[in-house]
Amino acid sequence: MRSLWLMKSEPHVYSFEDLVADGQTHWDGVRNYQARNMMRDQMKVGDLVLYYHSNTKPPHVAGLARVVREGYPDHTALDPSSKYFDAKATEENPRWSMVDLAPVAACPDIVSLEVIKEDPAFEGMLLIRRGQRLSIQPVEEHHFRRVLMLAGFDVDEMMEA
DNA sequence: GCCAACGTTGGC
DNA sequence: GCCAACGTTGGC
Repeated sequence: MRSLWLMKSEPHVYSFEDLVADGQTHWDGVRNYQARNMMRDQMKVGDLVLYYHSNTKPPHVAGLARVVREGYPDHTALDPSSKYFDAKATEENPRWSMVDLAPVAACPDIVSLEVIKEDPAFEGMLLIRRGQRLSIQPVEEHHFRRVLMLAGFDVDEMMEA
């Protein structure tokens, strides 16, 4: 059973366009246990991901991506020269995990946070829950499909991707 | 730049 | 185990 996700990235750090240019990336630098646990334990190859641009105007879903490698150690935690270095991480217990992502398609139309907030169909979505800051979130299928629809995708075609 | 909401750290 | 202090997220 495939799961559906939303992952946040600040576009000035790493945008969906960057992902398209790179073809694939490892989602390093996550230093939150809840988010780590989802990558380590739940995300599977083939899971679809809404790629969300945070800290930009307006905040928005920019594209659709796919998990292409399941959870494995985030090596940046062991690298003293990395800004994600964690002194408590070791080879035996790397502490942090990451997955690999590849782009599926850029949204024909971006879907802004404002639109999501104003649409009653998104009631209950984690993204718009007060105080919710997780950079990786599970997304219910009806919410996921509606984002794809608002983005101008052929929903069924994308869900097959 | 502000600040609310959280998560983490570390002294006790 | 408590909780104050501090750091981060991320919309506004």
